[in-house]
Formats: sequence, structure tokens, C-alpha cells
Amino acid sequence: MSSSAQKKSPAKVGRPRSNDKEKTERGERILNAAEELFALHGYDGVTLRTLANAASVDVALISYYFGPKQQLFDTVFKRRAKILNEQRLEALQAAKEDAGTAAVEVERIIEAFLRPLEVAQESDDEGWKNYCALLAYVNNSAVWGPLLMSKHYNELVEVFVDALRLALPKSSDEDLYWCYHYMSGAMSLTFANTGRIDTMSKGLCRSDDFKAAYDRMIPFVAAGFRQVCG
Amino acid sequence: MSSSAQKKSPAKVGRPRSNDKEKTERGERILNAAEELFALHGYDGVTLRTLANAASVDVALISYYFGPKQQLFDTVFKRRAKILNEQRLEALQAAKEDAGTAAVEVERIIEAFLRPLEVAQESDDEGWKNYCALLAYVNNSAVWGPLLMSKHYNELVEVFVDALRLALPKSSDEDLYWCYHYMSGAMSLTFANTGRIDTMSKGLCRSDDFKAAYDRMIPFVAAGFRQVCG
DNA sequence: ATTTAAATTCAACGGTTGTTGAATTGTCAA
DNA sequence: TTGACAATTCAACAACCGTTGAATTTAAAT
Repeated sequence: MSSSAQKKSPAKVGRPRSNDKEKTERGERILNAAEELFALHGYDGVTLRTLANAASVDVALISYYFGPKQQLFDTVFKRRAKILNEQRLEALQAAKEDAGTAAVEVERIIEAFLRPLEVAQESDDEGWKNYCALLAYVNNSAVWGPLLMSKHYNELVEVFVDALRLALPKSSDEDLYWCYHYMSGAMSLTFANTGRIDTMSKGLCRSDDFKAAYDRMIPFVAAGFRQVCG
Repeated sequence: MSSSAQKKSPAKVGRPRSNDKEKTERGERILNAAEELFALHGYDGVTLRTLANAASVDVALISYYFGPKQQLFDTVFKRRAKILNEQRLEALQAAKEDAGTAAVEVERIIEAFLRPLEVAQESDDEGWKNYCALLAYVNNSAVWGPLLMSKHYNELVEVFVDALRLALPKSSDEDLYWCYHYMSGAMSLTFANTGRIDTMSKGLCRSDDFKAAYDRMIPFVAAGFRQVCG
């Protein structure tokens, strides 16, 4: 009889046959698992071996595909940023067209900014929920935030602040950016999905009731903008 | 000639003379450095050796004083929670006394909840700024949040939600808790002090201009509460 | 049919991790 | 004075870290 305590499958070496392909490719599986684990434990809380295990892949394959760990993190973060920005810009564009020559209302702008995130978090693709949690981590990190957020989201912010400036003509830019900051914070904590509101409210509210979260968040934020920037 | 590349001081072994005592005791120095490093890099991003170096202390001393790493983290988080809660409850109590038999106004409640944090962040004791950043980290972490936030801050939350319920008698508890959640998020991102608003606003706003942050945050949040819970 | 390249596993590398035990030096009470 | 104990350093532990090179198998190109 062979060696005892044999835990893993035989694991054949070499390039695999192309006919026995898996449902999701290995590269994608690594990114999905990385998304989830980085969001949950942060950059330093995830080891490549844990990740490899979660993705059912050999450790060395991660480096082979994505280079050093930092570069993998970058790739994960970048992956969904483009899609998200497009959806939000599209929503803002639609609001602009509805408004015609008039300035878009504050509520509509906030709606265009936030609602796509509800859609993402409620998506069948579980990965979107993980990505949002990752976004929360990066946004709140003094190490990653300044690099990654600016690089991938500053352009979007400019467009929305421009729209808000038109909707709130009496406001100063200083007021506008601070209010944007509060909105960003409220959004981030919703992303983080920590389950804290569940225990706080003794089960009355649920962290993953995204409809409830965004239906209230949009009027909350809009009223805040009007108050400070009106 | 002795060994070259001698970097550290001689480092005498054994208990030090009690007359050559340092300005801040070693135990306290460890906690201060831990506060700063954990806030900046998260739990897994800090090694005990880095910490020991930052606190000018031998690695083994950390375990000697505070036990395993997790326990140290707990101790750091716990240290300032009590003081902070007391100051906020005091502020709320003062507002209640001003109001007499009437319910306290929303603005005053939010003020009592948030203003002590501005005071803390502006304190001469740099440690308070670090603690706030740590609070942001814990609050946004799905790993630490549920444990530590509930343990040390749930009682305070109850008191403030009770006050808000009185100030907004038409509101449902569900609305109240969600609005509290948005406030908590806006506050957390301000704590995090990532410097992102600086680059976003091209230098117009500064992350560490706490007066500017809280002077706008209080009316922003109050208006949000009124809108959703009015 | 041969060669080249891609995809994979395995084993190892030097370095780092949290933690502990032994040794050392000082304090303080008996 | 002695003895218990507190505070500190040092050295070492096994485990784990990210990364790389060699070997192997298959696919694709010539």
C-alpha cells in the first residue's frame, strides 16, 4: 500500500490536455479567489499558498500568470474598475438627456453614482460583491488608496463633481469635495459588508439587503449635499 | 578591530537601573507604536520585529508584556475606547440638560456624537489621530469589526439611537439604524486620513483639516437624518 | 516529423514569522 | 544577606513566506 495520510489528488505534472478543461479557467479562478480573500483579509493577510489552495491551483502558477504579489493585487483591482465606471457614466448621461438644457437634479446625479453599485452587489456574479468589499478596503487604506483610487477613479469623480457644481450653483468647490467625501464614506462602509448593522439593530437591518441600503442612502446623501452646498 | 557594520547600540542585558528611566515607559511606547502601525498597515501588515524596532524595544518584550499578537491588538483597541465613549456621553448629557423637558434637536445629537472626535484628532497627543485611523480600519474590517466594535461601542450606539428616536418621532427603527450606518461610514473615512481628498480636490481640501471636515459633516448628516427619518 | 512554445508541478532557496526558554541584571522585602 | 521576583536581552525553534529554476507534458507552428 502507498503512503498514508494522502490528502491531495495525484496532481499530474505538465501541460494539461485541452479536452479536459474546467468550467472556469485557472487564471480567472485565481483572480476571483484573490478578489475575495484580499477583500476579507487585506493585502498582507493573504498568502499565495492560501490563495492557491482557494483557487485549486499550484502556488507557482500564480507567479507564472501574474508576476509578483503586488502586481496581482493591481490586476485584481483594475479588472472591474473600467466596467463600473462605464455603467455610472452611462447612468449620468441618461439623466443629462432627460434634463435637456436644464441642469440635472441632485437626486438624479447621486442616483446615477450610487445605483449601479446596488446592481453590482445584487448581481448573480458573486464576484461583484467581493470587488465592492475590496473597493472599501482600498478606499480606506492610507497605503493603497492614494495610488489605486486616484489612478482608476479620479476621472469619474471629476465628471460627477462637475455635474454637482451645475446642480448646486451657489456651492464652493471646497464644500462639494467634502460632501463627496462623506458620500464615499457611507458607500464604502456599505461595501464592506461587515454585518455590523445586523447586530447593532438586533436583526432588524441586514448588511446584504442592498435595496434597503441604497433606497435610503440616496435621499440621505442628496439632502446632505443640499444642506451644505445649497 | 572589532566587527564591522555595527548598527545598534551595545544593548545591555538584564533589568535596567531604575534611575536611568526613559521619558515614556516601554509598555506605553509599545502600545503607541502598535496603534500607529496597525492603523497604517492593518493587523497582518505589522510584524512584531517592525513594531519592536519602532518602539525601540526588544521583540521578546512585547510578548512578555502583552502576550500573543492578537491580545496586543485587543489591548491597543480597548485602551482609548472608554475615554472616547465617556466624552461623547458627556456631550450628549449636556445637550439633554440644555433641552430641559423637550427632546434634544437632531443637530445637537449629531454634534455630541461627532465633535469629540474632532477634538481627539486635533489633540496634541498624536496618538489620538492614530487611534481614530485604527478605528476606521476595525470598523471597515469584516474580520475585526463584528468582534471589537460590538464589544466596545454597541452600548454607546444604543444611547444615541434612543436620543435620535425621540428627536425624530415619526421614524422607524430601520431608517434610524441605516442612517446611523451612513454617518458611521462618513466618519470612518475621515478617520482613515488617506489624503485622498487632497489629490481629488487638487489641494483645495486637506485630509487633516479636521475643523473643515466636521463643520460640514455635522449639517450634512443631520440633514440626511431629517430627510430619511423625518 | 521536428521544433518551439505554453502550461503545469515540484522542490528548493534564503529570509521572515510569532513565540519560548535560558541567562542576566536589577529591585525590594524579609 | 539572602531570596524571590521583575525586567530585560539573546538565541533558537519550527513554520511559513514569496519567488525561481528545473523537469515534464501537451499544443501549436513549421
